[in-house]
Amino acid sequence: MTNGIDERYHVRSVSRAALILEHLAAATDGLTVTEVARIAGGSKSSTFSTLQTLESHGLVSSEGEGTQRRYFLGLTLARYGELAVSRVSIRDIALPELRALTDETQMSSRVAKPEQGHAVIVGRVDAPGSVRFDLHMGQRELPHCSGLGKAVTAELDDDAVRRLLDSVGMPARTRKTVTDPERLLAQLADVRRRGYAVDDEEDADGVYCVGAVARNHRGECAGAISVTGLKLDVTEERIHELGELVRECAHRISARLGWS
Amino acid sequence: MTNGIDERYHVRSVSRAALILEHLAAATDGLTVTEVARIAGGSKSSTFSTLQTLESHGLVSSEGEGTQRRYFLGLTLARYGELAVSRVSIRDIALPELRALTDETQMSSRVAKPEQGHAVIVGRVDAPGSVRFDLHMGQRELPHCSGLGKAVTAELDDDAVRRLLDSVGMPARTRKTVTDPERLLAQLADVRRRGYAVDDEEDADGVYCVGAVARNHRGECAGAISVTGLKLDVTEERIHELGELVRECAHRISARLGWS
DNA sequence: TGCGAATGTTCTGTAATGCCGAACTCTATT
DNA sequence: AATAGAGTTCGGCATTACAGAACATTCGCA
Repeated sequence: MTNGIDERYHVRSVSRAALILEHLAAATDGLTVTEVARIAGGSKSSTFSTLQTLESHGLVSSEGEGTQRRYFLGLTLARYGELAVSRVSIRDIALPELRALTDETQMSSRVAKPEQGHAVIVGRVDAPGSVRFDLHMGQRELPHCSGLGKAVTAELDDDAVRRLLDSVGMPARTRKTVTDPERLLAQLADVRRRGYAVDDEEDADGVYCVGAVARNHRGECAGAISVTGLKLDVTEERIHELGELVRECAHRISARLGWS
Repeated sequence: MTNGIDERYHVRSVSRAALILEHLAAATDGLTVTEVARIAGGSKSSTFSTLQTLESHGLVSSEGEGTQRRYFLGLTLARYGELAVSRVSIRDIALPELRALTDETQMSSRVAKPEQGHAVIVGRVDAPGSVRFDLHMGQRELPHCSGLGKAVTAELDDDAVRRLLDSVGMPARTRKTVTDPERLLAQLADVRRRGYAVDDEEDADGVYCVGAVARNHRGECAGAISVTGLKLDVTEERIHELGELVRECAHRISARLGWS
């Protein structure tokens, strides 16, 4: 979990608590105190104290008394999550446009907001009857192998991209994932020229994705949108067509955000 | 924020971090470091460290560099919130039933889960065109003045109710709010007999609400549902009718949860 | 029914660290 | 240009979060 934030001014207990939340998020069936202590590191007793503290604030909840008590993410997080998402203005503006885009393309669409270099999903429209791609609210898209990620990353200059890739790495998600920084930089130059980014089975096998950025009144990147579908459904000539559709949709969103 | 959790095993830094999140949730337009320090208590420097830590985990986000930098709830909370809500099984079972209930009554309906004595909202169906009541996901309903809260509280025995009221208080939200513990206990006895709870403008002026609990396969309270509408729309004879509707709907949900 | 293993909970000393206050840098405004 | 106020950095001391062990409970198995 290394990102651009200075390590000097971290408060350890809080960082540990955040890690515990992250592990609880990964565990669908909850965790016991001992499991949390083992997975997140730290002693049983301090883990216990941290969990108690988090629970008293509703950030975690527990079920079962006595032995075998299991901890889960608490429902206060639902409230915070709603508030966090509702604050993102691009979401409300993008969703109607995305519904139209999904109607036209029959592909699932997403809107993301840049946060610390990553694209974080803040809204989605699923194509009816389509395969469910596991793209969830709040999910962080990788900068080097997703339509949303590439679109956002293309906003940075080459040096900033190199630094970003350095800190987050370029894990190979499929055989087609670009793992060479220089080759990705060349792709990003294309993205800037064309106005849209392509993920051709680079994040998941058989999945195709096109993304483009939307801009606010100051011309800054306010977020990105994308459509995702099966590679099977995307013919050769459809690729360019899709790119144009997504770019134009992003343009409409930009216009509504005050960009000319 | 005093609840049943032992104060001895709290880790202070984590508690402070949780408080900061709570204050950020209350501030719609974000807060600066100095504002957070002032409101949440503590020095500027330690508040700064805590915010940095939370930001590095995506639990808060900040906008604006240099002076006047503002902090908000981070989007990681959106992901956690979705996960926390999706784990609540009563939600998925209740939502279809609530849609039917809202269709029939033309009132907004809610489903909540009990957590530490409070009813926490985990799902909602808004009546089309109705006034928007500010009942949000993750919101904690008060035990003494809301349909959901009363329904859940009626599950406890009188002593437990007294202890709960003692720790959370009975704030008067309207002129009709019940602030006398003994009178509330009498009401709760009615709730147990009738099978539904009524909030007659006790939480907000002009707002009427009826709630009932649903039970799991062991007969325990798995959650509660409610319908909410304007007092104006609820005629005298409709009251009993509504109660029956809500109770029957809760029964259907209980049946689907394995209760006989 | 009773034993044992594993779990959650409590306790205590100590090393670490989180907290404060003060100094510093930077920006915006007068 | 000066000042006021913001965010950021630094150093030292008191606090406290941590680990480990002891205790209390529960559950499974014979």
